[in-house]
Amino acid sequence: MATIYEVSKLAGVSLATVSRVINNTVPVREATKLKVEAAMRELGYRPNSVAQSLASNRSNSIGILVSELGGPFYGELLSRIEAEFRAAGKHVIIAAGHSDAALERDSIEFLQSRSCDGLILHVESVDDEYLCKLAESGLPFVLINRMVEGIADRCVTLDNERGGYLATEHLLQQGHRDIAYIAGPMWKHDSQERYKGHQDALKDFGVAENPALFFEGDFQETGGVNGLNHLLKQGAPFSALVCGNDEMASGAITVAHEVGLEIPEQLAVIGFDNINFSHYTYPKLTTIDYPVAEIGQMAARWILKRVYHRPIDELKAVFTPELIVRDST
Amino acid sequence: MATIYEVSKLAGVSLATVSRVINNTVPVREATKLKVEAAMRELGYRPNSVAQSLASNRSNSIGILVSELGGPFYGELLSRIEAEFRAAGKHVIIAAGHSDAALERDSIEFLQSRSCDGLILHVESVDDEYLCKLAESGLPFVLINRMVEGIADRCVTLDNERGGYLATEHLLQQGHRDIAYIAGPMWKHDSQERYKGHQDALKDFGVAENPALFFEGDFQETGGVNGLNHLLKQGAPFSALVCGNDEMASGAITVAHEVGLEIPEQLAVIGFDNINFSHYTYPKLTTIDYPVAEIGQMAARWILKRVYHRPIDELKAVFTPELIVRDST
DNA sequence: TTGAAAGCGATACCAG
DNA sequence: CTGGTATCGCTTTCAA
Repeated sequence: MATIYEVSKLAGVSLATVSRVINNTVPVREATKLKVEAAMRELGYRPNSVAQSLASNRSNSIGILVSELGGPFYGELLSRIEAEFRAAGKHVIIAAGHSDAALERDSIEFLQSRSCDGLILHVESVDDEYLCKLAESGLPFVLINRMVEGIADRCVTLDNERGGYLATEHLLQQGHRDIAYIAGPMWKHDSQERYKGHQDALKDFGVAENPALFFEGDFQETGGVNGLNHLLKQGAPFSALVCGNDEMASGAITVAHEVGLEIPEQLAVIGFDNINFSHYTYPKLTTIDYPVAEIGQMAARWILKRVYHRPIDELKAVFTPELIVRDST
Repeated sequence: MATIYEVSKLAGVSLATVSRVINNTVPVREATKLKVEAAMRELGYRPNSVAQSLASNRSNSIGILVSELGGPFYGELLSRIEAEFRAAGKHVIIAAGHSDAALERDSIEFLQSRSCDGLILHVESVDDEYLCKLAESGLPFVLINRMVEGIADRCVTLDNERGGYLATEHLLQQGHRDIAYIAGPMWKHDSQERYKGHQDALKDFGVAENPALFFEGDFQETGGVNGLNHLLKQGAPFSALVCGNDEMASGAITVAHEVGLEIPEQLAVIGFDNINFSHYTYPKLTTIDYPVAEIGQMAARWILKRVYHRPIDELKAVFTPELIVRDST
């Protein structure tokens, strides 16, 4: 592969000048520019990005850490982030943290060792303190779906509490009073927040919470399966079910079919996230929309602005969820 | 950040020696090694991967090009590939080709410009010739889900034809004779192959194909929706439906519910791929398993072996699909 | 607007 | 086993 040196020789200019037209940073006389471009074309020259990185101390790569690469949620997130950076000539390095603190820390180090210019983090297990220290270390990063005090300006989140409220409010407005709840793992921030919203809604409607109608699941389909089975066994009657996310709602729906519960006539079910597949269920799932693509885009823009100083004005930090009514409620 | 130079000074050895203990390539006396390691620890030294890449002409990065980052299929693929490389200390750069020839070519160039050591490609639109030329250019890459003559040793594929056969055979064995087919876009290789398998199965059972029972969809849910609607309108009776993939099967099932067709009593439905969500449907979808994770792993190993000369023996090229019987047939 | 030259932080070959 | 040193390909002052 041709180097910048050969281009400069062929064009009869200095290395520096070639570099200038490549990066088109400092004005170069039109004639010179054309000569250089002709030389580049003739040699089929393509800049060596590694050398560029070494010299400029910029890798043009952004590390993305998510819990899982599979799953409907992260796919959409990555998709949007990649598109955004690709358009800006940057590239994306991915890693999975699997909701494990050690792995998450590991991945962050890994990404750093790859000299990423910035990081987009979706971490659930490392604690706030670690993240604050990381911020102090000077590493540029944005946090997705998590609000950490002290570094709030790096957080792009969804108002999960509001979402939880909306879900339960919807059921209450439909007249339901005995509402069961299958939560995600309660050590996860978003699980807690969503549940908090649920409780607030109950309170606002003057409905007392029944502990027998609560189950802590795992955000997976099995959580919904086990959850509904458990709740039914308790014997406490309920006409509606709120699930911490769509996967669990899907599991619950499966159980409902098995035990012959009509949805929504005998049991109304609502999910959370509005994943791509929430309309695969039968009946189609009513849920709370998580604008994951927009959040990904916003995170990407944060990096573009803060790290690469691109002129980007509005940087929205907190997104508001929306109720999507389908057939399951 | 400390450099190798500072480490060498502190340890009282040469640059070269430090490099040796980092890469632990050539034997170094134990005592020296300890000194160097102590120095590295004291300085909190971490090698600069960009400098390493420039000097060694190896970036330790692998480019992955898939059609979409979203969707259940690619998520699993990426997940396994990332895990495999991560364990080997390599990292993964991702790009999306969106089934568009220009974009696919673009992405490949982009990945090359990022000096990836190797590429894993899931491309649908660029032609065979382009890929053969690319292979000649010396770029190491593996092809996923596509068999190209001339570079067969770089292909990791599923026997789609066999899968198509299995699906239809299953229905035939259950006594169905009027079997409708909703295909993926017929310009895609896998669509053709799956359909070919379907035809072969019909032939083997002495069943004539009815053109009125064929519909070309788009591999999306809407393809299934439009497909079944179209087929029903044709008026030709059929008791079973083969779909080119699970997404379309899901769409078809939705329509079946809407028009009051009992599944599987009045209409048996079978999909293809066994995506994560194929059991979200009601009834749970019978389908053909696409071992996407294994295929991803195999592709990663191909790279590990061919590019990084890791000792890996078995390199399986063609995977065999399996029938997964659930409730929809 | 252009050129010269000093790095950037490693690797790897050649001696010793 | 260890050291010296050329190199990798480009960016970036500093001068002119």
